[in-house]
Amino acid sequence: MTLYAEVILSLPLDQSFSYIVPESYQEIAKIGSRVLVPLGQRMLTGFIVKLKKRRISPEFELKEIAEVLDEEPIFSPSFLSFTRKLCDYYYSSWGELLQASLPPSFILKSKTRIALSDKGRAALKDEDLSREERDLLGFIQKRSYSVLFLKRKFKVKNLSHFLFRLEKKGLILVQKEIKKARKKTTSAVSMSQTQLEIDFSLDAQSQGVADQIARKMEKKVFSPFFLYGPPEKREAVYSRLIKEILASGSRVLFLVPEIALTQTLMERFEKRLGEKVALLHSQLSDRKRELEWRKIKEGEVDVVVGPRSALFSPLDHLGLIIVDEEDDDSYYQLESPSYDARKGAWLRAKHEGAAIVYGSALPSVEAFYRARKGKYLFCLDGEARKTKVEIVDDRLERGLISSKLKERISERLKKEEQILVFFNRRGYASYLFCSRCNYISRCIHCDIALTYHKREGRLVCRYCNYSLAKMDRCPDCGSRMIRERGTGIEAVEEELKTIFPQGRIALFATDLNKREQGRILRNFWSGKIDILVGTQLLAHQVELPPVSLVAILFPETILTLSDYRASQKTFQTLSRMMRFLESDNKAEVIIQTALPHHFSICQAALADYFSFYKEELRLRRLMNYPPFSRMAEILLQGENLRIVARKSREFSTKVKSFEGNVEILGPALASVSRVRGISRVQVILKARRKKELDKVLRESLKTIKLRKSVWVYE
DNA sequence: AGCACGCCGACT
DNA sequence: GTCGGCGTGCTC
Repeated sequence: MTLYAEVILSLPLDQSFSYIVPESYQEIAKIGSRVLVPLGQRMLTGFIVKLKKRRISPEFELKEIAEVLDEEPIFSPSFLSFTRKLCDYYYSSWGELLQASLPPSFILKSKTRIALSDKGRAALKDEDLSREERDLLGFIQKRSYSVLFLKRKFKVKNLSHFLFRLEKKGLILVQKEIKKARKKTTSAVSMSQTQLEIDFSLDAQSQGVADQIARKMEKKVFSPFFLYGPPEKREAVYSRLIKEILASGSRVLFLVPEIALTQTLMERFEKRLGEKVALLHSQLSDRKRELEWRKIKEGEVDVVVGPRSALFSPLDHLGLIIVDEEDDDSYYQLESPSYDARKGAWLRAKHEGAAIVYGSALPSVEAFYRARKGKYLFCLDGEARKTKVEIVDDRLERGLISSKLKERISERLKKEEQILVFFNRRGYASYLFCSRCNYISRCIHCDIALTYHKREGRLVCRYCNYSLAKMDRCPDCGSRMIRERGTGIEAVEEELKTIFPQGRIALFATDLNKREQGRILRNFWSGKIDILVGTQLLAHQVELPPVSLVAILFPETILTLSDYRASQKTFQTLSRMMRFLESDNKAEVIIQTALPHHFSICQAALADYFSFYKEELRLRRLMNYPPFSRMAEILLQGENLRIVARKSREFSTKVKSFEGNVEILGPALASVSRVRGISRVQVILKARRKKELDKVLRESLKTIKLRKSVWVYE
């Protein structure tokens, strides 16, 4: 009897392909196994998601599976259904996500190699060939090359056509070869003893919360929890829960934000949890990643710690998923296949009957709202800390550094105390312009003005890194009246150096490479720097020595973003910056802003999350933003703006043709309308429920043949 | 996504 | 007349 397999491939398509399972593979072809299948001219790695005795699509001749690559399925049924759901939710391609969840070496593809034929060798000697032909044939004399390589080497347009003709003439050989599958090794399992010596003293409240969660966890059914409280308290509860879960024979997935995965954190985990922990991070080599993947798959690991991608660890018997610092935006993967790991963790926990615990001291408004409504919010009170914060109204000041701030800085310098200064715009000036003809230097690839970086003496595009040497004369009218506009962090540094020539001042920004960044941080730790000036990047660093003065300049730059979460981001960023303050009661924060009365700034200054939450929620409700609605942001991209514009109008017409309560904003040019030569048009959809959004969006997306990305906010 | 097919302008 | 550009559509 013939067996048919439904195979998912890593293509940006929302469909599976059917193949015949050859007799010889019928025993080992299983749901969740990798297979090698022919598709068109190519050979691709796919994943079996269904096996059938009856064929379903009789219109055409089916091909056979070329090879089954796994002896045992690589994906469990629950993993398949969880990822399927996740992709549905975020309009991502399932195949791409499945592929992305595996170490790169697990994906085999046919590679077409081009070699010289005997006839070609002869032709090279005497026959007259075109210059292109001679170049190419000469090049492949010694060895064969892949098409991709040749494409890069020879700038011949439409190389495949060119090669096709050469093949027809018999001058070249087109060889299809597949990178051989790795030997299916079942690594020797070296079980190490669990070295769990976690013993955190829990206070009565944390103890109570931990007990409640633990009791629910015992039932081994899906249950959500949100821990609202300071990091130390959360950590103590986590440890207690991890201990319980491991004792019951289940496993733990611990998600952390991308940036928080520093050496210190890893060391702490390693020390505490012993060798049965897999620590994943984005800088792992392919080889190392494969090793860790296998270790987890073999069941050698009880706890997996990692950033959003760790969500896809092949962990069995999952009893608990922790998502710490829930508010961090790095959980949302914006590049395709896009998904939000926070939602993903929820779905995975649901599919595995596991508990999920979110934790944060500054929860996202959406999550906090849901946790309260769903009655799974647990509060761990922090010590009430009275921080001295002063908001300086910048509109009454002249110059970058207010007189009050100057005063405070010089006091601290006298006492030889350290100071952190945050400012959120890179470079020296936002742009340069000619005051005679108003010419502005813009990027040739992107629709944006170039930022002036004084150190390098260059104008740089922050989207594509295109750069120009700074000019002395206006390229347009030739005048020397080039002026700067818009303050950048280098200007802040410069001004500080002028005011405090005796201070040791350093700049911390993305322009510096990792080594320089490391050096500056070390110098700050060792006290060789008095004033450290940094952007958000610095605020995201997990550890800095506590200082007695934190100065935050113009946090309102975030508020001007056209994003419904701008207030939340401002509040979070300010709170993060403030946490570097010493607990000493002489320590203080100065916020210098032109919006001194904005609630996100005021509430951050008061460290009053709840008041911020209430106000933000009120505004979200008024404006019908999440969590009161579901939003989808669709970005349409293409080389030709005319086409993108036309298609986006078609798209919006299609959306409007549906009956229902879907609100549409746009199409409109994206805030940066061109990046790397690609034009971008944006459409935003809002609906009360995700289902309403889905109905409209799924159908409308199908009709648009254009590069598109969809982001979902709920 | 890749890759083939097919229809138009500019050149041996 | 061919070549080679690119737009369109399909891949089990």
